[in-house]
Amino acid sequence: MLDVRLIRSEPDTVRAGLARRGDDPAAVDELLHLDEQVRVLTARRDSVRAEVRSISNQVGTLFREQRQEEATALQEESRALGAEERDLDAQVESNATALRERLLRVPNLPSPDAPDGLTEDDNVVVRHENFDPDSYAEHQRVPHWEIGEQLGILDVERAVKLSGSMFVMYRGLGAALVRALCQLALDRNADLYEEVRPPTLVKTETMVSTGHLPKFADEAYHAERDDLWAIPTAEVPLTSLGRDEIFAADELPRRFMAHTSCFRREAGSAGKDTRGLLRVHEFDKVEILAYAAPEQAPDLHAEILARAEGIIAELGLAYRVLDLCAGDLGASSARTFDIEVFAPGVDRFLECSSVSWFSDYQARRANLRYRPADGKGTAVLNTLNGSALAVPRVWAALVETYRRPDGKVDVPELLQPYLRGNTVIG
RNA sequence: GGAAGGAUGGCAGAGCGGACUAAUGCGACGGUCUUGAAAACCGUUGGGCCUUCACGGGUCCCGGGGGUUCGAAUCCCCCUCCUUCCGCCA
Repeated sequence: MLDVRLIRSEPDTVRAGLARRGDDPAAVDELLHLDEQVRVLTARRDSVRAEVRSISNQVGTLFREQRQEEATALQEESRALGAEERDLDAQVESNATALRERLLRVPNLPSPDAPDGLTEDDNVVVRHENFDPDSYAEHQRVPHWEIGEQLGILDVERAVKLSGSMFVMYRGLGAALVRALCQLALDRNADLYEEVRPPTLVKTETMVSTGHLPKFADEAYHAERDDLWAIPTAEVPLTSLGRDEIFAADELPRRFMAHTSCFRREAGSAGKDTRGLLRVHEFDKVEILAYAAPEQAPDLHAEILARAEGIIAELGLAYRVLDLCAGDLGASSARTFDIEVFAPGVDRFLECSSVSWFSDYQARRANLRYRPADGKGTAVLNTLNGSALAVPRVWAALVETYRRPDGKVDVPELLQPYLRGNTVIG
């Protein structure tokens, strides 16, 4: 959520930011109008309220002094004011609600450092690592769903029987590989990040805090009977973990990580990129996330990116890093680097981590605050996060990259200890 | 799921219609005293919004929402959560 005070004081900055995203800058005028209403009405209500209060105190005094008639007269006067106060208060409420609802649907402003552009074609490739398109042999040019079936480690057919399309089931060492990858990601980040095992069903307000609601309700699974939402990422519970809390400056940054299942309806993407593990409704992911003072944010953004990248690199996979253009940023993000792992079997780069800096956008929604070391009062902090490891696409890239001429799959050394010492799958 | 009791400032805990601008204690912070520390004493001690260059001022917040009243922490209704007991159960 944007700061209304920013909209008020620098409306042109906000308009320009929205325009860079391809959003309608006219939202600003609507917000300014509502904000004006709220403030004017609040001031009037407060002064009427002060009047009522003062009269009521006098009434009390008069009654105590047995001056019944004067007291009764004052009561009459106050009664009319009370009605006015209720009326004004109702107007304040309805305008404030309208303002908030409108504000919740306005995306974050892109960082000035985010590249210009409106579509994914405008994203900037920052670097490629380990990537040589000519280095892959024929035996590596087999899509993971075929490898998975051949080796009995991925059972899409039966997963569909249980849950429908875009659900998958890992078996044998394929299932162990899922666990191994998550365990590896947790262990690599345990030096700084506190491990959290959060609930995966959350309340509406928890989804609102990260920006997943109200705008993107179609993307999430909703258990209507209990009004709970299945989390699309551990970012959701980890961001709300500190909701309504105030952190001391020396407690920051706070770093968290969580391994959870993630659930995504992927509405509107039926039939697109749906083979194998390219796009699934439920998957495992280890997310790393930080609460930071604004001045700490750039370093943390770099840190999270380095960690997300490092694990892909050390697994010996090829990847590239993209700097997302303003128009392709997620609604809550101010700046995002995507890591895309190369999967030779499907011959494509697959997004496997989105490392984002949300400035104070989510923190304001979640009411995450801190006490600045030198300042007075409180300030809204910043949040950042990224996937330390999202299983399906990495799993896919891994079995395709490490497929041998005999069809078996080598296990990278880094993973062997996590895979009961197995060096080969198949 | 059923029954009963509860929810007040960082913590403990009073208040149960009119000086609540929330007592008191503890804690924390600052000061006096002291070679230093402790003790003692004095003072300070939350958050939101609006307004102000600033000092300051106004208003709201006693779990959340509604109601009664001139006036609600206090009375009424609904909800949430906690505790204890019962039932069920990995």
